[in-house]
This record gives sequence, structure tokens and C-alpha cells, in this order.
Amino acid sequence: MNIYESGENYLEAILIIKERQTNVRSIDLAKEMNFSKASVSRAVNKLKDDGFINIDDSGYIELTTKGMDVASKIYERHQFFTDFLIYLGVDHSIAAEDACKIEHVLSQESYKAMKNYLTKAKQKNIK
Amino acid sequence: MNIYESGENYLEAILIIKERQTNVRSIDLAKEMNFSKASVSRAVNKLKDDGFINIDDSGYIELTTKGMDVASKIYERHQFFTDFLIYLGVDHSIAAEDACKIEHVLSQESYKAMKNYLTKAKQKNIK
DNA sequence: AAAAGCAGTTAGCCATGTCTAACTTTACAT
DNA sequence: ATGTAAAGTTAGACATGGCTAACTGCTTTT
Repeated sequence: MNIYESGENYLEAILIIKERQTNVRSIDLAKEMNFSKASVSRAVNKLKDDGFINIDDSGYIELTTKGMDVASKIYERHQFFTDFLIYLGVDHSIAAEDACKIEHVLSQESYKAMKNYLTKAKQKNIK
Repeated sequence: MNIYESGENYLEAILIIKERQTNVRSIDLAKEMNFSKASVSRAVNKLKDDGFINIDDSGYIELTTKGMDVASKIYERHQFFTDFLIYLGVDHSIAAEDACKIEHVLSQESYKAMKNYLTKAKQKNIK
């Protein structure tokens, strides 16, 4: 029932693929994430059993409300941590990689504090 | 041969225990980390086989140069990330918890950028 | 000296999450 | 209609890294 880092990554990838194409299939996830079809098949079926996604007769994957909550949370964090690190001078591609690593584990408190800080810091620099 | 998050945590814990007592045994690690003796026994033997620690006849654990490199790197990161989050307004205990999570995964580039930034930010606030 | 306790090890279990190989199913092209 | 390709599944393997139970061996207590 619980969602782990791996599951969060699948849900985030579904969201990302959905932004650039109409339908998301398991094979799209396999290509996006560089995993085997077998691994994706298992993971996707688990996400379905746990109520994070639905899969229609054509094999198209849709996020449920529950799945969307997780996916959008992780995606927002990903974007923010990337921005944050770039602001501190980290190279874009490294920032994105590091964001992937911390987006799952950092507490809500730290996330909020960083967000709050970055907003203010950017304002100060404008002045 | 590779060191993973788990191994890094053991090495860090050895360093931490060493700061408050003369000798470090497996049982001390088990208590510090809240793991079973069996888990620690296995992990410690693996760290020995991989050259990160030595264990003497009394069962006392010593970090090798290689082990100390890892332990001190992780410990420094732990301290820094904790400080960083506290500076942004995160509660001490949450900052320390989050530091534990990111100390293993964040790139050297981001670590340096954050360090550099924090130093400057603190200077500015003093002025 | 016997009993009890502490430290450490071994064996076997579990969960997560990847993989390859082999299979099925579906769809499309000739 | 048959052959091929693409998508998905199943089975079985592996690595990491926890766990308990049961054992050994050493030390301490009575």
C-alpha cells in the first residue's frame, strides 16, 4: 500500500510523458526511465493494485486522484530543487540530477523553508 | 567493493561513537543505529573485507585511511547540511534528519555551491 | 564450578526492485 | 492468411540490507 521512491518516480514519469503526448503506455515508461519492459510491467501493475493509476483496455495509463497527488507533489519538488540549486550556481544538468535524488526524501518543513528563502532571496537581488 | 548508503552510515556511526568513547564494538553500533546484532555483524564484516575498517582481537573497530575518508566526508556533509537547513529556518531535529537523507546522495558540485553560498550569505547578514 | 549474561556469528527468512529469457497477444503489412 | 514486429506478462535470478532464532564462546556472578 505504501508508496516508495521507486513508485514515486514512475508516477512522476507518467506525468512528464503525459505533458508531451496524449497517451502513456508501459513501453513509454520503459523508454523514459531506461528500465526493462518486465520491470515496468511489474511496477505498473503494483501501482494499479495500490490505486495510483488505472489502465484501460488499450493499455493506456491514467493517474488516479491519489496518483496525481503524488506525481504532482514530486514533480513540483523536482522543479523547485532544480531551480534552487541553479540559483546557488550549480550547473543545470547536475542540479536536475540532484533534484531527482532529494525530491523523495526531504521533509515538507525543509522544502517550505527552502522555498520561502529562495523567494525572498530573489526579491532582495532585484532591489 | 563499492560503498553504498548503508555502508556510509556505518562508517559515520563509527566516527560518531569514537568521539565519545575510546573503543567501538559491533554492539555499540547496533545500539547507536537501532539495528540487530546480526545485521551489524554482517555489515561490519563486509566493511572489513572491503578495507574500510580493521577489527582487532578484542573486537574493537578502527577505521582505515580509506574508511576514514568516507566517514569524515559523510560526517562533514551531515554537519553542513544540518547547518544549512537551520540557517533557512528549519527546526534543528528535522534539519538533522534531512541531513542524514541527503548527505549520501547530493553531488560534490551542489555541496560546494551550497557551502559557498552559505558562507557569503552569513557574511552579508553580519554587515 | 555452575549459571547467567554479553558479544558475536551463522542460517534462513523477507521486502524492494532491478534484470534476462521466454512466452502470449495483438496488430499490421505483404 | 501468414509472417513479423511491438507490447505486455510471467518466471526465475540477483543484489542490497534489514530481521529472528539459534548457536558459540567468553566473562562475570554467586
